[in-house]
Amino acid sequence: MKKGEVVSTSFIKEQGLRTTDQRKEIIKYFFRKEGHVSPDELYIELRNIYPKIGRATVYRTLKLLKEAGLTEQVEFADGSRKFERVHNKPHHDHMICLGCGASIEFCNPKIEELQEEMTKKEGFEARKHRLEIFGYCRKCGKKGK
Amino acid sequence: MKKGEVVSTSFIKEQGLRTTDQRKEIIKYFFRKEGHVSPDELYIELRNIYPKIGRATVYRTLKLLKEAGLTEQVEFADGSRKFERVHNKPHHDHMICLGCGASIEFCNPKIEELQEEMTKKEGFEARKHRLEIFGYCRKCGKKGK
DNA sequence: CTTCGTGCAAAGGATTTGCAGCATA
DNA sequence: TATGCTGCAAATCCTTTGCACGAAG
Repeated sequence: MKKGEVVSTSFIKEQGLRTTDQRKEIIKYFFRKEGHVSPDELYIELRNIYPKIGRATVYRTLKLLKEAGLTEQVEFADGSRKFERVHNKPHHDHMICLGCGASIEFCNPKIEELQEEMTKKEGFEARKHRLEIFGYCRKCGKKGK
Repeated sequence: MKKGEVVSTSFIKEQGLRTTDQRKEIIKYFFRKEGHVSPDELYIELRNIYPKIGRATVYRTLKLLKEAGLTEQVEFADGSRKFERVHNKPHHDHMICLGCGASIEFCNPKIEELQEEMTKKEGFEARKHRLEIFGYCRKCGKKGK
């Protein structure tokens, strides 16, 4: 792997796991994607580069990433589950376009604050949260309906 | 069905569908539940009353409810999907306890407002949203970890 | 060399579908 | 009576597992 392309393969070694070509490629392709990726999408795409790669390996590697806290699983309106890169931002929420599937990230500290207020009132100890707004993005909104 | 127990079976007729015993019972049991229900949980429970009821019928009826906008599908931390009654409240969000699975509903108009602000700024036309806070409720927080 | 990771295929779990018989309108 | 709905079982879809071989440390 060239310098500057250093994606998060380091966690593999850190956990005493083996650095294989498959893992490197899966991780590379996963992080190259902007939005949400389904295991199968990733598998199909990787098969072009590694025709012999197995679906199971993709699943297994994504599981590793999840356990390492580098990805999250997100459910969609249609019931499908995809993976999404975990950013270093303290929190990031989503607007998801029902037209083109684009996902716009945003972060609003005031909303975070209000959430904290709500949980305190309930005696609820928050660990993480997820806010998704579904609708139509600028582009799709124009055509929309 | 007795008066006062009138749950939302009316939508069946309204859609030109047939009012069957199974549908009535499934809907009755579904709305009797407070929190989230998985299709299978509902099926198991109903089997006590209607030993001959089929899993498929439960799935089919829940699908009808979903199409009618009376339920929503929610994904959980463990990846399981459950159904949840749609209330008349304009919006309601959730705190979900990772300990006991309890889900506490809340509604904060200020958060709604801020969301609207965010979407406007993006030129995003919001249709619906979902906010889930995961953590530990009052009870579980004490024992927690 | 000694494991661990892979690909394959088979197994699993959840949900859907095809079909013949039965119930509702 | 004419469809629509049901229960069953088979089919699907997505994901995980068991196993023997090949690769990393």
